[in-house]
Amino acid sequence: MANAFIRKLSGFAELSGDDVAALTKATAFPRRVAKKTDLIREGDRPGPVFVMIDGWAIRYKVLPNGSRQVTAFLMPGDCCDLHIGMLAEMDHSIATTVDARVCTIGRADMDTLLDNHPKVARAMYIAQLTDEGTLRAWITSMGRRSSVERVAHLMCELYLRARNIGLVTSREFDLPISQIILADALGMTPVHINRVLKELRLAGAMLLKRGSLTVHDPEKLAEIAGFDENYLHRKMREL
Amino acid sequence: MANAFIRKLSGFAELSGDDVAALTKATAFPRRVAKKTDLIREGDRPGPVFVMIDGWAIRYKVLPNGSRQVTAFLMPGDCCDLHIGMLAEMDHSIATTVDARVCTIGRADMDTLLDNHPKVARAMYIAQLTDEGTLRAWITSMGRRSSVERVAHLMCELYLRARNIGLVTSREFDLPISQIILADALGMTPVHINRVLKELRLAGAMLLKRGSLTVHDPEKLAEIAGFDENYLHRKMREL
DNA sequence: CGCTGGATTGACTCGGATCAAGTCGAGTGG
DNA sequence: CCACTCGACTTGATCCGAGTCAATCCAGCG
Repeated sequence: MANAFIRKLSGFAELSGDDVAALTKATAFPRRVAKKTDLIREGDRPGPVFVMIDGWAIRYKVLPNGSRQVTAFLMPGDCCDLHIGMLAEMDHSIATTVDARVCTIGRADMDTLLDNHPKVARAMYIAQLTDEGTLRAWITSMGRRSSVERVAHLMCELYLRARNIGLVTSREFDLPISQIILADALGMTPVHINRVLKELRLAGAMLLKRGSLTVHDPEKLAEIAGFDENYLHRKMREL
Repeated sequence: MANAFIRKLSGFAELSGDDVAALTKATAFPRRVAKKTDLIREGDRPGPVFVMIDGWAIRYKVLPNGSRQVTAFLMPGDCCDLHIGMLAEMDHSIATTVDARVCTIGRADMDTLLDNHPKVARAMYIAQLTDEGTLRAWITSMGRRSSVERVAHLMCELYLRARNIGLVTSREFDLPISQIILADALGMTPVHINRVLKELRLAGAMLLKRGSLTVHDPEKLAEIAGFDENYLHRKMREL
């Protein structure tokens, strides 16, 4: 069975057996990383591209006053920016939230991969545009949605992304994200996140318990969120 | 005198005379666009890449309930995503805020440019990573900064970006952005934006009047904002 | 078995939204 | 050249969603 990275890219372009073989080779030797470990820190000089094979991570920034803002969730299959190596230094940090397995792909290998496998390159570029669309959707949530809508919107997104790579079984999937992280992601306090989760639970929409999310009523959740999945770019462009 | 696009890219990589000539050729024939005109709309199928030569534009999304969120300001020299053409449809709209001049670069021309001018390609990729860093800084502002800090932070960013392409004269530059747009950008109401601008004015930090911004005291403004310019990636990577 | 980090709930406060009433200024047409 | 208009800006009064503070509970784990 292909790993999450390959499953994800397959959703963005039709990969040949050869493409899949090259990707399998590039991600053959993941390393283990303990939970709450920084994969890279703000100010570091970027190294190779890395890919989450297993487990979750967050991108985050820390402000002078010590507060933290999470700007993205990386689930299995997600990777950092393709051209990260061109930067002099990182403008944010990335840390695992659980024990994880991560692959690194060196600059040279990545170039070879992109040059020899146009379908793979295409899929990766679409993945990157999707990440950018996700950032814009995030800003939209922060600026113009109420706290309930905001939480519901994020949960909708994570649910769909997890489903797209086959992580959801009977409306449930692993979501190793504490309420504290959620608060730092949505610009709220842990206390208020807790109340909102209770509200969504009582509405019969979803249930987040330690380490996993169950979406009892996807339609209701999407309606509460005002969710439009267009920014996830699952629709293919006919060439 | 080189146009804003070339001035901006020169800040990200050392372009040769040949590189500049190719860019000049590619952006030789801008077209005029009236103010408040959509350059592209959410749901549209993307066309060629386009570049702002003169004038300002905003990226924005509109929610089901009619409210609007601005997710980026495009100033002269800025462009849309390089790989926009791979998407089946746009996930946001882009509109001018003033009369502007805009260039389009067709897919084939763009490919030629990127293949034959690695320095240009490098500069464009760094520009794109900077745009992404800007989105993350934006999220951080929305989530974890007070309204005064938020406004100050945005003004700092715009001031620096404008200065980097030579638009600032004696701490002043054209900023054709209404308080309403500002409100939609920062997730606030126009009323509150107005009060915050007054506060920053009385603090002697800056003055925003119809169409232009004067930063009387850049240090003070940066201090209020808790501004760190690292995400604008002006520092070059020694190869 | 106690320690620690996360989850939960209640009481109180406050930043920014909302509502409402102007004012100002750039066009536009008579 | 002046009156009219419309969009943007300004200011005050009031309200409410979410933050803050403070206990308490709970589960996993060394």
